[in-house]
Amino acid sequence: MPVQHPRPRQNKRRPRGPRWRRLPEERPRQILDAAFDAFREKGLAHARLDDIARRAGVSKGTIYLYFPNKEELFGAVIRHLVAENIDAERESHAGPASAELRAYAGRIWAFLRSPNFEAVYRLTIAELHTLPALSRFFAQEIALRSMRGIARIVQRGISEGEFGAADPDDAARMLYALLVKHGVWCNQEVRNLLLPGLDDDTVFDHVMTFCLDALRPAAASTPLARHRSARR
Amino acid sequence: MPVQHPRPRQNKRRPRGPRWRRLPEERPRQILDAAFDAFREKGLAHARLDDIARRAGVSKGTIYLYFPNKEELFGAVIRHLVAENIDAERESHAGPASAELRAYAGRIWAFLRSPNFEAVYRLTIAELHTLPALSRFFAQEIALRSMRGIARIVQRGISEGEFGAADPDDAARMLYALLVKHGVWCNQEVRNLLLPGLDDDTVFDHVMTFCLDALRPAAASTPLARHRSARR
DNA sequence: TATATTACTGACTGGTCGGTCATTTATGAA
DNA sequence: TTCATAAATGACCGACCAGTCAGTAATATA
Repeated sequence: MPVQHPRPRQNKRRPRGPRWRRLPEERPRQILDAAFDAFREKGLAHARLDDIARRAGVSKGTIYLYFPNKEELFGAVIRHLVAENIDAERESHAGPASAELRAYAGRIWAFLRSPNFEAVYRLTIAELHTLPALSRFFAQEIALRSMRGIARIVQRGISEGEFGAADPDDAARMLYALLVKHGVWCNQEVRNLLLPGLDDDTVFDHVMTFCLDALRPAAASTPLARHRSARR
Repeated sequence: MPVQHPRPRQNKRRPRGPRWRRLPEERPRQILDAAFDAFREKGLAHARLDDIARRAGVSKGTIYLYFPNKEELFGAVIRHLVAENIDAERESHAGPASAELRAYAGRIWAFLRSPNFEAVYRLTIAELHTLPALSRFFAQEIALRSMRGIARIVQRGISEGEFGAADPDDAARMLYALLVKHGVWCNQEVRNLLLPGLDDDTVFDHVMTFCLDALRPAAASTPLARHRSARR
């Protein structure tokens, strides 16, 4: 909880405690949180450092004790948010690959639909040109990581005959692309134009159904085919 | 070709012709082109009107004769670019639906891969928050238009039995999502990370194959079984 | 040619805001 | 209690730049 500056008081007495506290351990976090709020609302260019300082309950100078400049602060905000959203890879080999795939994709979907993702995505895209390092970080830590996870499951499905022949990396890219794009659409103001009357779960369901249809084994060659899971 | 301002000359003689021409018909176009270049390179916030004026071969004041302010100029740039890329809907009902679908998607792909699209997309996303009207325009004129075209073809494929039962609007969304996301990836600096060693045509081919696989009719054993769709 | 009209110019202004730093305050150790 | 030092403040600076407008140049018209 940031220390509030005392408001100018009617009577002249100073308020009880100190005017501010030394909290070197907590400042970075406070500033990052405040900065994210400001960037989310205004974007990098229009967010004001004075505003960020006010939201964080510190003075502008304090920001510069912890971050060298606005751009670095922005980068730190993004990295911080991404890092805290990367959860450990949970493995769960049991059951049909389609079920594992659905569960895995579901976790990606939850991430894509989490409140912060929309802003992180928008802010990052907007600054890709200015901050190429961020782009690389994003691609590595989010996209590639997710796609590798998907590909592993698809690979299992193929070798166990549940899925038809396909390139697992291709398939992973497809599923991931569908998830991200639909996630973004869900967040847009024009959502109702693009996804009329569909709620999050339904959208996810459609994506999964489409992908599992694409991964179905070819009809003739595999008689015990179409193992496709029951949909929840 | 914009009229160049005469450089300061060593000898005092005035250059031959007039210092500038009145070209009220051509100014808007010149300014839009110059502005797009500037915005593409620097983004809305960092592009300088003095720079745009210089590139257009006019003075800053002239810009304000044709556009009320920077933001409106930005909007006009985007609308101008989108408008000139919307080509007339060409119909071509001949042949199998899969071929027509491939051709139609190919035109969308060509648009997505055209040199200007990357910049338009990035700039628009970045300003969605600030300029919601632009977002709506974009969704209507690009996304929805394309999806309707796809859905029409998918519908034909379904009724002719070439595709299995599916919701044409869903399928259109899927194909369109895959095209856009892959188009964006192709444009990114990290392309080689995400699409290692794949050229544009190959990427397109993978997308089409995946979608056509998903649209395959169900195996003969269960003729009408898979009739999901019709949710809403 | 003279005059009116329109297109255009570019120096200027006023407000904005990232970044600085001399000063003040908190805090822990002596 | 005193002192040393780290932490924090906030007034200030100056670069920046969108937008203005008085003036000038080109062209149309008489």
